[in-house]
Amino acid sequence: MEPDTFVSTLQEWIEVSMRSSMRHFIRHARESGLSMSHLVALFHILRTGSCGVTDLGDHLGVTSAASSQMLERLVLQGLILRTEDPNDRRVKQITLTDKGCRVLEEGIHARQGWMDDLAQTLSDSEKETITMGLNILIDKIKNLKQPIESES
Amino acid sequence: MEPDTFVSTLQEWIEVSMRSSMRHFIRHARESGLSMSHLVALFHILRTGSCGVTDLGDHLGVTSAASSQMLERLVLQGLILRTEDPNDRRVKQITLTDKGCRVLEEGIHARQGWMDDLAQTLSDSEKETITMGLNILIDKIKNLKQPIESES
DNA sequence: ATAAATAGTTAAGCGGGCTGAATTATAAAG
DNA sequence: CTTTATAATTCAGCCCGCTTAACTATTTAT
Repeated sequence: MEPDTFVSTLQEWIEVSMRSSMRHFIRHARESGLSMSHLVALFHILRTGSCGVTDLGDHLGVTSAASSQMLERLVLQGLILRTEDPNDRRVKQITLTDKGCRVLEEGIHARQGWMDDLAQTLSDSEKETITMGLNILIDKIKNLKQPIESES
Repeated sequence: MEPDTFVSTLQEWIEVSMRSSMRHFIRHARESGLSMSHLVALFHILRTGSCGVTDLGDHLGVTSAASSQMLERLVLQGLILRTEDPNDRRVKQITLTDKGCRVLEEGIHARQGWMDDLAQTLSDSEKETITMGLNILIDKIKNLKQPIESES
């Protein structure tokens, strides 16, 4: 198979699917009164379960001062909890509140709507072909990401 | 096929691929001194070829004043051109300069790196399966998007 | 020809988000 | 015990992006 065909198809799909996802997601964010930075932060907290202030700042590419200030706003909005780490009382453990979880779930759901619509236009055999292909991709990308994550 | 399997697989793929794309893309944006809004705007101009100030604002979900101000900065940075529409002298035609095109291409290229890495871990038959599936998706999503675009 | 609608710009004001520097509290190293 | 390093916070100051409102220029409708 032509070396370019695969990558360019993948690229086109990413472009078009990201556009769909982002549009709905951004709209939901605006309605919730959250900025993109807030959402990226909340997702990072969701994924890690719990993280420190400086960790989060590093992940977002900002100073710990900026991270601290943003977290303060998120605490005021009742989206996260900031508790002391009993092992090292210098660090704060950042976790999502129930409200924070709910907001994120709504965001994910908003992003999912067009996928349901898309699913309805597909036959079972088409779905099977696509699912098979995507599972390969998901599997491979996870193996690909390990070395990258540890490097950063 | 289970109704949920397809959508949840699709959802997982979108989540993981968006994360990869966004990470590289955002890093490139910061290095170029462009904000997300700038990039979204530039991509919209690239896609439409040429658009008006208010159009762009509507697409971004902001007022025409905000759009105008942002475009002013992009003009100062030499990324776009703002010329008068000869058919209706009230409207301005916004187009990308060569520099603007170049910056976007670099952004796309930054986003594409991990796809090349991914491609190298796949056999030809896997690539074929995936390409087939993605092409179905791309085809269907394009048909799906027409009514949504016209509705907004 | 006049009135109304439309496209874009400008200015004032608000809040977000960032940085660097100073501060406090805790932990680790000498 | 003292020094040094680390985690988080606070503050001042800056720029960005947004809104509303006022304004100019052009087009369309009556």
